[in-house]
Amino acid sequence: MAKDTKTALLDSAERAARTRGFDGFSYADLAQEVGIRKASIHHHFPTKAALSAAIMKRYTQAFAKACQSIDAECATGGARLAALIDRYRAALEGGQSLCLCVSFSTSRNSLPAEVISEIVGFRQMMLAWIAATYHLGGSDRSIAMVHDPAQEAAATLAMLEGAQLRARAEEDPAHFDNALGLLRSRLAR
Amino acid sequence: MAKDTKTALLDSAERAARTRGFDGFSYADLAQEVGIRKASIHHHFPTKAALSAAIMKRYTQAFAKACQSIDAECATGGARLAALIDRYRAALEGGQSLCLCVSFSTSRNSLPAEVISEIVGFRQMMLAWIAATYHLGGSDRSIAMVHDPAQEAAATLAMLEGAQLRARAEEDPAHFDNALGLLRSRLAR
DNA sequence: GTCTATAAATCGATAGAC
DNA sequence: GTCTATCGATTTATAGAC
Repeated sequence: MAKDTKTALLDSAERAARTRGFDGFSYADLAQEVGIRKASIHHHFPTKAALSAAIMKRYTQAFAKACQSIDAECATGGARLAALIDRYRAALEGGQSLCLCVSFSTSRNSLPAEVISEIVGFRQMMLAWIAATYHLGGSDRSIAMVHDPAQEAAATLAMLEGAQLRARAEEDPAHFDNALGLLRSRLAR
Repeated sequence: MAKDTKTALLDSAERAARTRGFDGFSYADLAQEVGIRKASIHHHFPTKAALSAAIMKRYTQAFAKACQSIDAECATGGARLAALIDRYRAALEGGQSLCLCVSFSTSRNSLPAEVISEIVGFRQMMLAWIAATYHLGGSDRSIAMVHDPAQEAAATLAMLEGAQLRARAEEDPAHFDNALGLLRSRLAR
């Protein structure tokens, strides 16, 4: 079945935002990719603010679901954290893309308030999940040297996001692996 | 003595780029802040590409100098790394600003080639300095548990840059301190 | 070195026909 | 739901007077 226009617009907008940033994509870009006129986009999303809020909201939900899938498929904390790292690496799309939350964070002044609170919520969700994963990994001994799960979570999320920045800037995911090597070596397999 | 116009433009452009991103500032913004007409900016910097390359080049030189100052003032690896962390925190300007390298990295497709290679050079310089600092800190026992300085450097730079992202997005430097807490606790004082 | 004036393109958004 | 047509603002950049 063919994608409906609204979903096609969300997909195109997410890809554009993650590749070029909030101030780097326009309705004209989406119109060309989806194959409709740019005026028609306003029927589905009245403003760019509304569209941006919609893709950030959808992105958070998809990521929460992905974390649930990891929990279902991986038993140990170490395996779960390794799976999360892999997902952040996959989000790079070969060095052409970023996590939407990372991409939006450098454009704070351009963002509507809705998007900012979505970004805050996204990170809160991620930090809670990572902290729980460290707690498990400390208990089941699948992550080495866990002292404070909350502190580890804050450090890990920063590292994941920061590692994406260099990999994106140099269009080379190897830089992501480079930054995450030390953490990965703490995980049992 | 009053700042010359060219320097005033560089200062204004750097501040704008670090606050709003490459695609988020315009010649009109700089003109208003510096107090000249926007056409006059082209006399000093013919294109936005040239202006951006100039601020990135100056930023790299200033940061290299700052690292030299740290080396001169701090004897141990731990003290040097702590000073670098403090500098990344100060660059936040209370949550209103980012490292220029961080800000530019999400706008790769809009950047002229000159700026991209400057960004690559900036990170290479930082990684070399951080790795050397870890090496020293391992030797003088002022940084705990140092195994591979190069890997530590890659992880640390990612963490510094990533920690800025959240602090900027939420306009609160406390989030930066949160992410860096674990690393800071490894440093002797 | 700074100005006025202007160009050509693009931005997000709206009105109204179909 | 998509279209054509258009609006007003803004973008980077240039020409030429002073």
